Amino acid sequence: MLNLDLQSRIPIFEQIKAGITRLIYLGVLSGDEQLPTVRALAEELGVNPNTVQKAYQQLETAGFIYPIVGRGSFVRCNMAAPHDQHEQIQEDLRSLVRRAKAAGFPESLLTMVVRETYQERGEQHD
Amino acid sequence: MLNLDLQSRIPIFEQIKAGITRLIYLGVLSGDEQLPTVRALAEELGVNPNTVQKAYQQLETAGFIYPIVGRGSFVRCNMAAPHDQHEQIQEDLRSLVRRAKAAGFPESLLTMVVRETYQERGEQHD
DNA sequence: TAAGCTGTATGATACGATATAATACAAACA
DNA sequence: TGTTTGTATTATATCGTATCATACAGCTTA
Repeated sequence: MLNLDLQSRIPIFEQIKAGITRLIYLGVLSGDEQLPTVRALAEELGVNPNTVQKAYQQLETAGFIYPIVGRGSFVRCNMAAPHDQHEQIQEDLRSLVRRAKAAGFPESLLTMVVRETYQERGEQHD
Repeated sequence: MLNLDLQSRIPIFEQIKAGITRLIYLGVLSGDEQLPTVRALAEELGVNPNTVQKAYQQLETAGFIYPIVGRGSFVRCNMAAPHDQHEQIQEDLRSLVRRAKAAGFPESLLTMVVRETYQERGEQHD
């Protein structure tokens, strides 16, 4: 379902968060669709259940999913609609990153610009 | 010279690296121009000299600067030329990030796409 | 009702990265 | 000669991440 990079400096729970978010945005996960169980996903990914739970908890806080004790976790309806805009943005971003890389831009600088720009006017989302 | 976010999850030495890199790309630092001393920058930023040295060392490995013992650290000539392309890319990226943010894209997803795309064909730079 | 699943919570532990502190040394320079 | 430079080393502290083990309450189903 998701593919992790265990060697990456980016925390596993962050990768899970981003992965789930992406699946939602791409429409792979629809509204009210059930996500893998905390334990199930943990086993599938080969990580600790607590790690998955941390990701799920933050996804809930961010409003992407909602949990039902004894049932499972589900995708929030209003988040599920896969806007065309989103795919377009992802494609634009990929294209831009490739251009930047070709121009010799270091990845760290790209990340820095993304972070700075995103946080220009206070925080939002995760 | 640089402004750090000590609360950020991004390591200080990474922020220094990205900051110096940016100054080089923007043309603020020209070829063969001397950088602040390891100790001087450390004091200015209020961090440990070892932290600055770690950043400088990685910048040297990446080919952005070169050191001379007893003299100081300097900007590599071939890196100094501030291509118009670079400013354009930065501006494009900023614009795209603002668009993504407005569309509700979480920052972590943007970062993920940047990372994935950048590393598509093996590594380069830092 | 009983069993098994769910999310949730907690405490202990381990590990690595980061950052600091305190030195030390060789090279360059005034 | 004395100061400044980059560089290196060792020790220490801290924090985030992740694991392991365990437990509890709510839901579902047999």
